[in-house]
Amino acid sequence: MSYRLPPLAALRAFESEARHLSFKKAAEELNVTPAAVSQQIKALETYLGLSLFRRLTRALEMTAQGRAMLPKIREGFECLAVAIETAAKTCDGVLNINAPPSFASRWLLPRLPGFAVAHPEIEVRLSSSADTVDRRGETSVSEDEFLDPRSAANKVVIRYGKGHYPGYRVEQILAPERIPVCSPLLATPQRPLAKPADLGRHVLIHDETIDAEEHLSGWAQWLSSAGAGGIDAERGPRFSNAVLAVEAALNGQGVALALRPLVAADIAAGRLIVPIDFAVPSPYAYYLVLPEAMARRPSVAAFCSWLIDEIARDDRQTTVGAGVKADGISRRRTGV
Amino acid sequence: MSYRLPPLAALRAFESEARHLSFKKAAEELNVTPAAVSQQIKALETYLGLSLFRRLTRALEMTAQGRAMLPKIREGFECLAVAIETAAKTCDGVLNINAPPSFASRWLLPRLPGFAVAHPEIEVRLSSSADTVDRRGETSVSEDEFLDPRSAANKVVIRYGKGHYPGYRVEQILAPERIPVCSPLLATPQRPLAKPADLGRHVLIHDETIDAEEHLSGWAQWLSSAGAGGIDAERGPRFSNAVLAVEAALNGQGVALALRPLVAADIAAGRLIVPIDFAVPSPYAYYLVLPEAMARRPSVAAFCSWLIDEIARDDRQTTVGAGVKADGISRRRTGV
DNA sequence: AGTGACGATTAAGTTCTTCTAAACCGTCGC
DNA sequence: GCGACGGTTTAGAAGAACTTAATCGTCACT
Repeated sequence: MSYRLPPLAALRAFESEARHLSFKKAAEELNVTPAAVSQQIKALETYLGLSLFRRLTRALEMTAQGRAMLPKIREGFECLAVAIETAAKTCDGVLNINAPPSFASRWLLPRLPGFAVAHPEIEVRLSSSADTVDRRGETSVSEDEFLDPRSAANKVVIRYGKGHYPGYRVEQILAPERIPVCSPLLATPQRPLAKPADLGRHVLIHDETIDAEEHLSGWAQWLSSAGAGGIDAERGPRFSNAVLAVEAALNGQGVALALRPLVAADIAAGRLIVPIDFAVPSPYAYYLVLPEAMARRPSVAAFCSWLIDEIARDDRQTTVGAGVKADGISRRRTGV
Repeated sequence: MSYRLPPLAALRAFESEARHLSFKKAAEELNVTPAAVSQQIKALETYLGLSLFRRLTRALEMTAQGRAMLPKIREGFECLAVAIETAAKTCDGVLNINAPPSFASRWLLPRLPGFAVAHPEIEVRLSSSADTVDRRGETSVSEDEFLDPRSAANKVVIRYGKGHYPGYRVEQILAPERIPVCSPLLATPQRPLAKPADLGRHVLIHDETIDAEEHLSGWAQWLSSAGAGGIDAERGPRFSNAVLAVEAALNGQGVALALRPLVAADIAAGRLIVPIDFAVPSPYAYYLVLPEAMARRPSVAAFCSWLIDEIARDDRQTTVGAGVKADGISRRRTGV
């Protein structure tokens, strides 16, 4: 049947070009350079043995042949798009979300009711899988059984890593900083906690999720950035999970290094404080990962835009935090 | 509109696979390895976020989603194929053929009436352009103004070269040998012409078309292959065109080195003889070159199959020639 | 059961297509 | 005339696709 198809990429270029009657605009739409479009069109003309555009000085003009084939090409692409839509549509209704436990419980879960109110028609199923950075921080998400195509459903995953998930649509949603947090009761006149050096006399709580993936442990990094060189960064209790580390801090068991967005609510509520306002950026970030074709499903699109809005709202509130960070840097200087 | 299309190559693989329900057979149809198909399908499944085939042990089974999208995909490809057809159809009726002068006049022209009889509805226009080997024997045919897409017409060109014409459909039609030919009156008892060494006392006619493109001139090559080392290969008249060289030979002006198919008729008619039956293969061949989309136009297809049939008929007649060639090799041994 | 055949998959390496960058060309407007 | 603009061309770089070869899992045959 279709064992002899035209060069499809070139047809796509042709269609775009025909709409704009401009190589430059078509190139923009296709996210390539005009040179690339020019070559595609030329290849198509060679394939057909006839010219599709008459190159005038300022504008382009389609030839009769070009005009003749355009409608069927549009129809063809339309069919293909519909086909994709058809397949994806079979699994609408519920929305499966998978996220690392820390993000799920400390960030997403508290906000989900808001989404449910905005979209009562969508049934959300939230799951969380191991709270690890993707292996080496850059591998694909393909061994991720949650995204396994065999389970046909609308699905979205949130991952903490370097954002390299080939074949999927990837959107960075948070580039978190790490800040020290502890119970407001931890610091006492006897054991103050105001400058990095003070940490030497406090318990450091470790989150092994972060530590495992880097040459330098989280506290070692923070301490060296903060200029507190003399402190043993490795002592203290270790937890295999960020949630546990934060909870230990809430309990007054020491000072934990936490991703700011995951503890923002606790800080606002006064359950946690930031004893030393110095932040180090995390080498990883949170990414929203989903199959390309899912991006246009209504429930998925709704969730994605809701999520992005929520993040934006957070950012607006944390704009204060930017000032805090600058402050932190000056403290660092005095602290050294 | 179509700014977000699925991976089209993968869709094509899917369509083929769905028809055969086998990676192996689909791979054969697409002229790739099963591994390639497997990867394409997997990419499509990742894109969609759902699986298209259930991999059973011996057979494949389509999933509901796969079955759902198949008809529209077929329809889409069908549309695209029709679009191509539509454009190509605008220039039906006449058939433009372009060939090197030597091939056009000595091989094609005498046979064209046969084609006209078989296809009276097709109006043929034959032209010939410079009788040169394509630059360096391997460049593209794109600077060939005859194939320029700007002239919208059914067109086919025949070229003598190495068969490298990217973007076009290429079919080798003749891989000619070069043989010495001369007038039957040339050899006399005083100046015999039976073994390679005898050529030392005869005029060598040169065709510069061939010579220009090779490190060794045609006669130099032939003489060294035939084992006649002591003869000056460069003396004698030179012609810029194979037709002129052959005509000089017909006139009894000397011995020319000619492509066998171009002089076969003259030999059969006794106007030329092959004094020494030793042939060397030409490093180039005749190729039929045409735009991919033209291959399915009725008039073009008719001409191509007629041409191929004619060649095949020649070959059958020249099967005698193969024996002659073996004979030539034995003569070579005696000749040295 | 064990073994071999077969088809599908995976990983790694290579090839080849496709894109970009940078120069060029021709036309228009100033 | 000169610069701006859009399209084309070229070589080279980046990336995608394919191939090879090894592996897996199931079936058929002994």
